[in-house]
Amino acid sequence: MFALTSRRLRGTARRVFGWRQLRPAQLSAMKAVMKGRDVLAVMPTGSGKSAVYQVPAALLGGPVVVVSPLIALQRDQMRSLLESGALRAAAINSAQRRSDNETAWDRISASSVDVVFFAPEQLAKPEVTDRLAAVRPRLLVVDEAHCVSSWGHDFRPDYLRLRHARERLGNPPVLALTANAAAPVRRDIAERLAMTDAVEIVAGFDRPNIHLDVATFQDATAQERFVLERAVAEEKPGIVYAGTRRAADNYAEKLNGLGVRAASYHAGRSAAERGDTQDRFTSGDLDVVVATSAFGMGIDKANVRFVLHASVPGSLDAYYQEIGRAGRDGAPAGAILAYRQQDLGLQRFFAAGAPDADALRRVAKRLRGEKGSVATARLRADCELGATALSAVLNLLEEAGAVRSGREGNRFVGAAEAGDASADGDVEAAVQSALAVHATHRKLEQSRVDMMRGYAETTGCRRRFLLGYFGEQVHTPCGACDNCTGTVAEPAERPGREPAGDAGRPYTSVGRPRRWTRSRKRANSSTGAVRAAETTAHTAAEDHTYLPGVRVRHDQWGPGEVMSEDDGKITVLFESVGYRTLSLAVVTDKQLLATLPETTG
DNA sequence: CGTGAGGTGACTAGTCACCTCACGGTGCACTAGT
Repeated sequence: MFALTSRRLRGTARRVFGWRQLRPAQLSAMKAVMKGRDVLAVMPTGSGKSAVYQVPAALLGGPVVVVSPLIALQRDQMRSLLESGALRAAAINSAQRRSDNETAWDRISASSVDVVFFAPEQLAKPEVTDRLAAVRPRLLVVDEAHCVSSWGHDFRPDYLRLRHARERLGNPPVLALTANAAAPVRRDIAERLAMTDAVEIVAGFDRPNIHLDVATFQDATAQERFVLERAVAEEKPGIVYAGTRRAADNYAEKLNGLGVRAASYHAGRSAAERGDTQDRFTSGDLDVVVATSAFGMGIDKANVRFVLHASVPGSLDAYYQEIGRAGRDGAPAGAILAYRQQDLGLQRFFAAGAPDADALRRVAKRLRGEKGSVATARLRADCELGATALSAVLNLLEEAGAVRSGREGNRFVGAAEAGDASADGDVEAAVQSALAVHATHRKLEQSRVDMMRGYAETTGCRRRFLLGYFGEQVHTPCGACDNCTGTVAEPAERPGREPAGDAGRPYTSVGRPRRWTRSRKRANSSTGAVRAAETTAHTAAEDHTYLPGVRVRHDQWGPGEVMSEDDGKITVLFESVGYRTLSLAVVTDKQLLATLPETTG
């Protein structure tokens, strides 16, 4: 039966799309999709993520709903589907004329569309999901699924409400796709989308052709000079990432003065300017784009030779995402970070936002005063909140267990533990729990900044640090970072031990156990990761007590999970406080961590 | 949290030291006005 599915998928890929073969990770993901399973696929860019839903879309006999974060991205995908003629696609969004949206709806209702694109904000509207539910979508695809975790908590809260949309669509299976998601991000995605018993497919994270470099500065002027010099000297084309719009404009101007064809790209530029810059970069008209984090998603340019960070980003997730835009052609490329400790301040500031306590209180009060449910539109009007602000508030109240959202609307359920059972007491208890939930998110965000700092300041192999963060263990130095190649004072080398049968690879990695899925075996068997844990001696964790994946408990910080081991230190992701790096010697000596039995499901 | 713009006072005619304050990243959808 499996063989039959594989043959069908391969046949469709060849016949409909003209793809002569499918990669193992693609095929396993597609097979799981065809079986109606929830699937979380983490696959590098350029490995054909879109194919994972496109091939099934040709076979499922009903529309596939694709959630995509940017309208521009949706357009690109529509265009390429249109050009190939393989699938019938449509999109509904605010950038189209109303009449175009209606035409698209007509086609959807007439079952003459295979793939429909939406932003999460569209799916937050009941009128949209009701209309869509009538045609019984077969699959809900969440593209760039890391956005669920990175944007959903504050910036685009409707990402966290997609599971309600899923429910209203009749609970179709979910396929979450991303190029890059560390353990807490994967967990967040699975939880937020209410994925059950998900098949997780994680292809390897490493991009061995990208050389990792960090240059450290005390002085802002020296840092700027370095950025300009490197941007001039490096082989083109390249991307420079700046921390602010102003810095991006400033660098672009100075690079132009130095004879580099450069332009800046950020959200302060008009849509026309941004489109123009992107086109010129893609076509080779520009050597360098100097950008904020706005630039990159949907940029499919294979020959980017360097990604230079003029200022440190806020997390290794973001950093990895951004440097991943270099060297997609497989040829050597550079990831250079111009690091100054003070720059972390900006990222700490970004990670420090506080929720609107007053809005929380208004919404909690309104819901507490109602016996049944209150529709979201009604709530918006009564509490005088915009759609985004209300989504953010509802997310927090829901996560705090005080509010439940469903088909009929939103209902107050919480504050069961409130000592004071009065309405005011209930509302206040709900607000306080919601604020506590938010504080936990903040701590995680801040600890992600700390991990970024750890990368910038490590004296060990940077690739080991980076991949360890994503749950891949690297046992030998990579030989392709500044610390390994000795361009920095002390290359912290220690003898690596090559595991048997893997001499061809510069390192080995192990898929980390994932406790929120029971399909671990299947998932791991299809990863690019190499199983080597049993055969490879661990230099620091000789007793194997604190290997990555082990569940632990700290007296003060509560439960957590070991993420990585490096140089006599372990990094643990605690549920309440985020990442913490601890000295293994101290942990052992003071018995700081109790190990817990692993939980599944 | 860190930075830069702009103001103030000191002490002498324009420069310096110091202080306060505002600002800083991602996009969707929707509305009002040309």
